[in-house]
Amino acid sequence: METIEQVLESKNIRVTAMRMLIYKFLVEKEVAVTLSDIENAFVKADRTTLYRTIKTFEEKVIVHQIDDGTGITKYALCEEGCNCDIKNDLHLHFHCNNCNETICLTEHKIPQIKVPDGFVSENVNLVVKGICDKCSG
Amino acid sequence: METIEQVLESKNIRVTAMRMLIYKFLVEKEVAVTLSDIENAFVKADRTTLYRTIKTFEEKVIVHQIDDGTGITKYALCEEGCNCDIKNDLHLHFHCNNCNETICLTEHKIPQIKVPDGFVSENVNLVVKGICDKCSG
DNA sequence: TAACAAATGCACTTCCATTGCACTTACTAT
DNA sequence: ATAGTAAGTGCAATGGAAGTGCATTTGTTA
Repeated sequence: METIEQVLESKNIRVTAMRMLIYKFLVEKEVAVTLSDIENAFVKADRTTLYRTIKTFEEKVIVHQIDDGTGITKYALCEEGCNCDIKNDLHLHFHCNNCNETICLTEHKIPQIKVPDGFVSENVNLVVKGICDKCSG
Repeated sequence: METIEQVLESKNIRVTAMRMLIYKFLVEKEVAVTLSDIENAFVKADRTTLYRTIKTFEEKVIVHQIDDGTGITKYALCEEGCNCDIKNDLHLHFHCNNCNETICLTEHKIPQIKVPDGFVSENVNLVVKGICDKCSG
């Protein structure tokens, strides 16, 4: 089991207290979070720091951005060996219309989508909306 | 060939000069447009009017909203007999990373997506990103 | 044509995303 | 160890898009 420090270092991210806390927060959360979620969890920290931290994590492919159609971008941890930036290796996301939470369905790969001649598909964003397991139970 | 008036009337939308112009604009554009696009095309009209007009069109299922991941909602005309509000009848959208335009691929239906047990799929947002036919040529 | 309903225009407000700059903290090379 | 540099953090402010309240105008109907 890697420590948080090791995770950050292996991705060439400088280790700071703030970054470790935010990483820990993301690990504990099982759903995608908004910047506001992080803000509420760390009221003592500045919004900008949180914003830039998440941007750094994004660049270094520790988290990926999710656009679930709520208009607010969310973030979630990448899986081990996640290739968020490589086409056709993206998983889909599920957005619950009831609890408003968004989760990664990492085991569900996106099917190949055919596009017309002349179009080149580079990547695919797929969000399924409905009722999640917790809300439908 | 229906006139614009007839189209609007058939959808129970009051015919006004502004609405006819905006409808005409949407017909002529072959890609999804943002509110700003409409704004730039009708500088003399007020933003609110354009905003509410498009909202009216949306309610009456003349246009549908597209979330292509740019963060700005776009709008495009619905096809004849479009069932934008009915699940599983949605077409997919293609967003060009080069020219930044988004088009409807109406003939391409979204494949059935399997979700885990306990999850209920209500609808699906699928955006393919890449290079469009104009830009790849 | 009077009366009512809907459409339009103006002025705000809110919310999220983003940036500039000053200050502080952490790494690096002597 | 320590000075110097690069990166991280905090504060303040900006910008863009979305949305709302209210007064005015336009259109429909009795």
